[in-house]
Amino acid sequence: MMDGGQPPAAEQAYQTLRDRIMSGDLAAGSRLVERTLAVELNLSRTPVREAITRLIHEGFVERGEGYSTRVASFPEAELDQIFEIRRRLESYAARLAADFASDAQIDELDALTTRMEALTPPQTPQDYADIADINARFHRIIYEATQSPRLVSILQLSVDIGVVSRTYFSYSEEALIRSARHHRELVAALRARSPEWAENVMSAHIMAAAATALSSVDKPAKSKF
Amino acid sequence: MMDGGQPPAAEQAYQTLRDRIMSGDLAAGSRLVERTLAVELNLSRTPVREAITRLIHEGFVERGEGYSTRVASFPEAELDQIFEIRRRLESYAARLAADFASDAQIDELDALTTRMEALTPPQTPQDYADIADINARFHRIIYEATQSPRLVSILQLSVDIGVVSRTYFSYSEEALIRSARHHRELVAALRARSPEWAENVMSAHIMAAAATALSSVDKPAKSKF
DNA sequence: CAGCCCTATTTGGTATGCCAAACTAGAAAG
DNA sequence: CTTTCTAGTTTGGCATACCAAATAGGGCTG
Repeated sequence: MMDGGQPPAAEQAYQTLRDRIMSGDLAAGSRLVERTLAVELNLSRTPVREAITRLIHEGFVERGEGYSTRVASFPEAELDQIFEIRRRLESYAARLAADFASDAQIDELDALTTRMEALTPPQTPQDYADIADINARFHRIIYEATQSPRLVSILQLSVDIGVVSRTYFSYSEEALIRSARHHRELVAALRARSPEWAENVMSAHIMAAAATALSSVDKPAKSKF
Repeated sequence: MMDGGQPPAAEQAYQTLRDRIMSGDLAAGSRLVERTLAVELNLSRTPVREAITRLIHEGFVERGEGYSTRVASFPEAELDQIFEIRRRLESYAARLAADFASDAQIDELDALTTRMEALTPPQTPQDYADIADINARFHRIIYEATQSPRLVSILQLSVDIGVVSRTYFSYSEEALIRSARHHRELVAALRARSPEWAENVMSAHIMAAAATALSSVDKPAKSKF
């Protein structure tokens, strides 16, 4: 067929659907029809079905009573619970990283933080995108440093679910500066090999993010100070 | 065709495989072959494949480099990490339960605890089984009381993974008595609607369980039963 | 015109067949 | 005897076909 790529079809379907949900392209409550999506993605039903099943188990999609499959909704009430889960897990990840991170990994975190600081406060939309990318990579390195695939997979899930709800977030300059400082302090804590320090900084880091995200949900007005 | 049951085949396959893994029937490293399991379970490959995929995402099964699918191993090093994850999540569940549990749910927890106390210390193997059952139900009610399906699914996963490793556990009488007292105290904390209290009791409860499980791994004395 | 039943279609679940990748074993050459 | 190339078998990925449940819509009946 016209499938000229190496990436597995099922994985591709999963990523595509997940991205569409997280980007808001597929709004909460939208119906997912296997056959329709199959032709749309130029695949057969099998990989589409596999992707949908996975999304269901991950909580992104729900199967209703009868024959209905819809994008799950993420009530705001759940949102702070998601953040609390993330805080508890990610602070543990930071603790483990303090013990197990390699010097090379810490150096990389250091470099990423330096780049983030250079972009703060951001001047262009591209700066915002770059900061988001750096932030994601920063946290990913922490995950890897834990040496615990199990924790990583669980954590990844919580983080992604949290992202869905705050698609249209907007961090204030103050929040971004604080975020960068948290990253900087975290690097210091890891270098000092201090699990307690690292854990508490990360805990504060997530709490700050939660406060920002929740407030921007309450009042979607993007006026900053 | 010869499938005479209402339960979905895929779910049945999943439960069967999961039970076999958790019971040790399928030891870590065992190969899982779709076709073989299909005929063995009297199903087609499709539901078997769906079950295996799910187990992979849950971490019970791993796909190797080439064409190999094996039961995942659970290194002891990971075990205390699993317990720590569980502690952090389940203590949060207890906190939420203190806020959201209904009086009926608390009454049910109370009744279960009373029954557990009556069985402690256990006299027969059946007593051990009953205690395990009561314990599982107790924790499940806590989960439900959180009103957070998201937390429940994540938590359930962590708990189940932890169970795999210590199939042949053996709790000492002392540990069981302490466990029952934790449950009793937890009921009190919930009745008092004290999130902090509930959280800390649960945290201690899991830590105690971790200590017991880890020590029984170190020295696999199976003097029980 | 309103309500109910019946059918046509939608939709998810399952079975089966084909294909490509990769592991295995055996034969031939050194 | 060892090594290597190759043919055959195993295995997972994908596509397609069939089935049963359920829904929706239209026509019949009152």
